[in-house]
Parts: sequence; structure tokens; C-alpha cells
Amino acid sequence: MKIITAVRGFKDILPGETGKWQYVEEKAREIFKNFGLSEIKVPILEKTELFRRGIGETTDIVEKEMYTFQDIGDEYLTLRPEATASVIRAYLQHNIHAADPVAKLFTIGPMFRRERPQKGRFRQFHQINVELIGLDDPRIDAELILMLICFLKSVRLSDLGLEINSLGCPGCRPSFREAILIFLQDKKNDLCKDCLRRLDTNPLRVLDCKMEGCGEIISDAPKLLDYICSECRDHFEKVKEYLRIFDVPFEINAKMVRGLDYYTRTAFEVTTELLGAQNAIAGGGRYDRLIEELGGPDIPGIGFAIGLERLISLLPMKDEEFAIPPHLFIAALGDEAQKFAYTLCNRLRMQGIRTEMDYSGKSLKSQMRRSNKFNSRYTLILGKREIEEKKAELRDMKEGTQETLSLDNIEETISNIVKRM
RNA sequence: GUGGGUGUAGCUCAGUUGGUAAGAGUGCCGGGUUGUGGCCCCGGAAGCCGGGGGUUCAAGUCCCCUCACUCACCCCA
Repeated sequence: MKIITAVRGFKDILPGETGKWQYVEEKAREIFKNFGLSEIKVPILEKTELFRRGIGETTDIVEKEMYTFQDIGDEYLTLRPEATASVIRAYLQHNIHAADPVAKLFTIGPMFRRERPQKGRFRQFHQINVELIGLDDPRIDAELILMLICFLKSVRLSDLGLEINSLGCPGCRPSFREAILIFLQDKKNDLCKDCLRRLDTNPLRVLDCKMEGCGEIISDAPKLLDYICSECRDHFEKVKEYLRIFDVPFEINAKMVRGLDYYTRTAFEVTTELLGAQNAIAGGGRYDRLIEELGGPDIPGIGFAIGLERLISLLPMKDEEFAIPPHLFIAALGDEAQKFAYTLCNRLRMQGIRTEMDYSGKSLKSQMRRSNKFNSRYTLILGKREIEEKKAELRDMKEGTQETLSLDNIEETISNIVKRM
């Protein structure tokens, strides 16, 4: 019978790999705590309407990448393609803003997008998401980016680039949209078919089209930064100023638009050369209109998402560095010794000592090999002789030395030795 | 959705112009000391050569189809 495999684009994270995941998540929790954030956990399934309104009807994500199905009854549900909409939904649903409009939140979990899988891109992937809600001060933008860079450094990533841009606000963006449309009017024949469509739906997206022909055209297109209003310009200048205070290096990428409609003003990406075509390991921006769009009060927000698979593939550490070896391996020979070993093994575990044993009754040599494979610091050798004489041999696997212990108070003896390690 | 590449042992891969080549390394199991790991030596188990069809006296090798994986476009984390 044929075995059943995982769904295309959905990956198992195997036991040898989970050490890295735990490490990264712990680092994030530690650093985010220092910046005053709290963790929130939200469902992975939401009403489809949430994403249609939040992300935007004409985005690629909503148009063709969502896992959507009709629930029993007539409601349409969607496996979340991103987390921001859900976090805002929870923020509004529980009236968190009523007690305090300022909320600094993060969440960690899987997202789902039905794209063709490739390097660094999966249909189920994981993100760390941060949302700072309730403040539009440029210091918050800089602080958020600073925290992101600080976190990435803490997990020893290097050779990263930070790109920032300002997307303007609903007040100034229409004039730029107008300018783009005028600029592109007589160049329609040279645009790719996707960009032709974008002229109607979302002309700003033409700016970051990667097709060769479009690239040439847009190289001397109007720059968004030349059209933003004085408030947006002032905001952007201050973000840059604060980033310089913290010595966070950045580059301005006037063509970065980003694929989610809700972004306003500050937008940014952290990129690397090492990931192939999928070069963004984190991205985010300000979304001052989103909360109102989702039916809430006029409250600003800013956030980012980190792609965990991408981040973890860049970690300089090896999987083995996260392996946790046992303190003690018990090699027991014969029924009596096995019985003694079994109770001792579990009693030690209950005292917090990582203990392993062999249940197969194999030769001592084989059990020693197993102990060595686990990289156990000590091996306790228990044979017929030892049981009769009420003693045991404790071998230090690192030093290659051995001592005889009495079986009286053996738990306490071993416990003391391990605690001295 | 559209292209390119790759499918041989658990893993990484050799397999010549089609002709007893089903192979290596690693991992796993056992032995080399009646009860002592690592290094070394010896032995063993393990593969419908992705699946289906075709050409041929003969197919892992050539052709067609299909599936899976992978990279790229697009898009994004």
C-alpha cells in the first residue's frame, strides 16, 4: 500500500531541526519583552471577508493565493495568509482600544498561501508578526525597525540590508497615482500584461514590476517621494533621523511598494543575497487606515513580519549545536539489572536529570555505543556482579575514567555528580 | 498558472556506445574482549532503479505519458 505524503508545499519540521526553531522563538520573546510587547495568539482560520477587506481585493494574495472554502452552512472561511488582519480583528472584537488604544503585540505561527513552492517559499510557512497599534509618532517607526534589527543580530544573522520607503497617505497618494497614469499613458504597448491590468486596479504596483521591459520604463518614472505631502515627508525625515541615532544603516528604495494594500507612509524590508529569488526575510510598514477599514475607530498602526523558514535557513549555527545530550546513560545487563535500571532511570528524570537507558538487553558494547551516540556525559554500568555486590561503575565518557559507586543512595550520589558538571 | 532541471539503499550519490554492475560512501545491525564507547578492521540487512506504456533478442540506460521533488518567472515572508 502506498504511503500518504504531506500536502505539496507543506513541510514537516523534523526533530533534528526543532532546536533552531525553539532558539529563534525564545530569542524573539526575550527581546520583544524588552521593548514592551506582549504575545497574542489568534486563530489560523478566519472569515474570508476579513482578508478581502484588510489586505485588499486586488492584491495577488486575495485574488489567487488564499485557501478558501465554504463551511457547512454558507459562510466562506480562509486559512490566514497573514496575521495583521487577525490581530486587528481581535484588538477590535475585544475592545482592547477602549481600555488603552496603545497595544504592542506579537504573535508567532503558520500562514498559508497557495503559491508554487520554490526556494524559501512554501504554502504553509511561519512568521513572527509584530504590531504596534495606537501611535503614529515616527519614533515608533524607528523603534520598531530598531527592535527588528536587534533581534536579527541576536540570532547572529549578518549581511542583511535594510530598505525603507514612504508610501504617502490617502491624502497625497492620489496625486502620485495620477502622475503615474499620465507617465504611463503613451507607454502601454511596452508594459507586460500584468502591468496593463494594474493600470486599472493598482497602478503603483507597476513600479516594482520585475519584468525587464517594465524595469526600463519605470527607471525614469515619477518618484513617489517627490509627491508625498509635507506631513508625510516630515514623518519620513524623522524616521530616518532616529534610525541614524541608533546607527541602523538603511537604503532608500523609492520603488518598494509592497503587495498589501493597507500600507501607508513607512514601508521597509530586510533583504539578503543568500536566499536566491526570495530575498526578503522580513518586511512591514505603517497601516494608519487599516483599523478604520476594518470597522474600528481611526487608530494608526505599524508592524512587520519575519519569515521563519527563511530566517532559520540563514542561521550560522548547525542543527547539532542545539542537541541536548543526556547527563546519564544506564547500561544494564541481565534481568535484575534492567529492573533496577528502569526504576533508577525514571527516578532520576523526575529529579531533573536527563537519563536514558537501553531496553533491548543488548551486549554491553552495543549499549556503550548507544551511550556514545547520544553523547551522554556519563554511563552507569550495571551488571550481574554489580547487583550482587550492591555497586555500580560510573564511567565519565569525556575523560574515559571510571569509578565505583555504592548502590545505596545511588540517586543522590548521581544527582550530586551531575549537578557539579 | 508558465518554463527549466532531477528522480537508483534511510541519507548523499556513481552506474560507459543499451549487453550479469544492482554499486560506493554514510547511517543501521552484529562481530573483532565470556562485561566497556569514540579510531581502526571484518561481516550482515537494506533498492519493483518514482509509476505506466512503448522500441529491442536485451532497458537503470532510448522514446512517450504521468507523478513527485526542485529551481526560476510572478508574488512575497
